[in-house]
Amino acid sequence: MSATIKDVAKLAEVSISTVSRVINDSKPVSPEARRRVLKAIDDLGYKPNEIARSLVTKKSNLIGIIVDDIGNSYVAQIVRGIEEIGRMYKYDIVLCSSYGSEEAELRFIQLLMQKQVEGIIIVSEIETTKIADNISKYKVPFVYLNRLYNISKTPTVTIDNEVATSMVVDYLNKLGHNNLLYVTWNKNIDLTIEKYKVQGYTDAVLSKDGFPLVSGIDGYKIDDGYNNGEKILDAIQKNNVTAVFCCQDEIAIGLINYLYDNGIKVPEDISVVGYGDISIASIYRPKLTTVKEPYYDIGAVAMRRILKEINGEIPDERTLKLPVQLIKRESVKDISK
Amino acid sequence: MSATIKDVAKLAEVSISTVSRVINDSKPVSPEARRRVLKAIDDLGYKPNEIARSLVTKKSNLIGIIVDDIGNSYVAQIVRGIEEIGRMYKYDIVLCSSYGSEEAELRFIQLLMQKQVEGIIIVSEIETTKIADNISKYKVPFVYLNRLYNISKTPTVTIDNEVATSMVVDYLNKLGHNNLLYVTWNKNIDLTIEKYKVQGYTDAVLSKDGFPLVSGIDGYKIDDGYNNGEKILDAIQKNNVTAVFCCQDEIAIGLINYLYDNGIKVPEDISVVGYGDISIASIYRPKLTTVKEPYYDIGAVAMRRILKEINGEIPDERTLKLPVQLIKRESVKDISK
DNA sequence: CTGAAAGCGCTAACAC
DNA sequence: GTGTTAGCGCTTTCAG
Repeated sequence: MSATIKDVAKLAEVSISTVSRVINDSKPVSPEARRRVLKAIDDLGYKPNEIARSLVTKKSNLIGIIVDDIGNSYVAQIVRGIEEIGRMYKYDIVLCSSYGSEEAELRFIQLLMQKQVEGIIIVSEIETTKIADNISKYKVPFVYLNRLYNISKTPTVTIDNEVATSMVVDYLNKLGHNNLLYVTWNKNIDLTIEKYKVQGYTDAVLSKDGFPLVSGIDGYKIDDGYNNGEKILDAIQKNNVTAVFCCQDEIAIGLINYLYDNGIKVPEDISVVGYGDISIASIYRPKLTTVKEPYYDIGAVAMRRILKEINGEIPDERTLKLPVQLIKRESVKDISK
Repeated sequence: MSATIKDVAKLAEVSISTVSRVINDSKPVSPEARRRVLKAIDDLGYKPNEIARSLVTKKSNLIGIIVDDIGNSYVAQIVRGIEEIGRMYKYDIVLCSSYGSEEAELRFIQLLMQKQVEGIIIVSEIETTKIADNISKYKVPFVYLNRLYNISKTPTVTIDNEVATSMVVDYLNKLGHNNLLYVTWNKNIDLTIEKYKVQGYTDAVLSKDGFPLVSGIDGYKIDDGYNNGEKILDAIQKNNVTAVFCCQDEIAIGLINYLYDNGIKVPEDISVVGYGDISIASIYRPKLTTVKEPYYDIGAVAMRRILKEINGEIPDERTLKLPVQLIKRESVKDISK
């Protein structure tokens, strides 16, 4: 196999301790000895075995990350943030995809623990408290990211969803849209983040003496937006809605596709706003006006929190809130004049 | 810390070897001893330390994967394929993103070797032979995936690009398109896969007594397609082109965006075909007609090859070719009548 | 400054 | 069947 510390020691005619010392800069070594060791390392192309090192130091320099599906662009962005920050501190990432299976998530937690990861970040889309309970008992630093559900008492990083939705309402009002429709996702609303979003939306509409109209559909994917197009269109027509605000970019895009396929133009005939700012939002035509959830930053901040905890600092807040941003693009028409 | 094999042995009143035997099913153990060990494991919540295990068995059960950017949807699909197959054989993935830096790729190879990964898969978009040379010297199983460049003598998995482009020409001809424009990427063509694609395109057009028109642009991203829109449009008009075939979906989408922004409709005014079938291709409107590069399968097959090699089998072929498929959607108009 | 030695948690001969 | 023991490659006391 490849050279070990012993080989280096022998070649350099020093003890393995000395070799270890020069590798780690852990203790003073005479210039002469260091020179010989360095030369031996170079000659042998020696690279320390991280596995052996981990065994003794108990530091794997590995962070486990369990994602729902890396194929989701927002998930990929989060992972980028995690990795980039991890990289700065010499942490590597081991990636597991659960595809929405709670059982898989549970299994991966265990598997990652066996691999001695020093922290775990979960990017999930399911509703469960089991995961949080389960991982807590291993007392490893972890952060739980879920763009849909609101799992209480779990360290997480998010945005202020209530502020975000009210911001959109204000913007829409300013452009002359007073008959709005909010398309939410028909789940037990107390468990999902929709709770805050609907709240923010409702309050904002009410504060302008408006009439908050909400429509619930059965899902949050592109297909769901498309398949519920008829239902949504119906609500639009019955209520003279001029702008529809979708709780996810995916729904917005599915809806626009439906409208497009049915000869209705966005934003000419109807304005549409999304939520998330997934990567397709800016590529799609019309470019989608939406609320930016800063996925990369969410990942980066999550990783920073893990790192802090690894270093023994107890992070103060359980949930970190990042600033929200409204991205104004092309899917909303100004009808104020 | 958490329980070790010693703790289990003590609690079960057997030796650590016996515990090891029941964990690994490596040798017969009396029912009674097994029962006690199992109980002790359960009581202690014992989970073997994979790091320690790896050190002695020399099996990390880790596959390193270096990607250009996981944010690219096709890359994510490849990774999905890799992970899914790996999972079947208890292999985990450690992910590194190079963002197009050769230096980073080189550094990651070394880093992964130190982590004792049993194989490496690289999903790159740069042109280099250094990587291949470098990794070869570690003699670890590896596969090199590059959708742009044609790195000779490196194990890889791809599709038959020449067949693919000629297939598109045939299809276009059948729908009445005889004045085609192929948009390629303006790089030293001998190094890129465009070599095969242009060849397939040219041969097919020539065989139908056509006049192969090719336009080279400076890049292969969405922006490049957009920014070269004017140039491409110019070529279209000068040559009465009815269908343009882009060497990447990204270019096709950028181009369609440009045309859309300039009031030209696809496919009504001009037909467009892409290459790749990235995930946005089917979401975008009009849905993009394109050549499917089976990314998931490419990842899966790459992983299978690695696994084979780990098991001592010497895979026969250096480059595996997967079947190509033409995905007929909406961006091409039938003008044959 | 340097080497000898213990030991991280586990597997795999090797005896019994 | 089962226990003892020798490492895997490395870090880290502890003497000197």
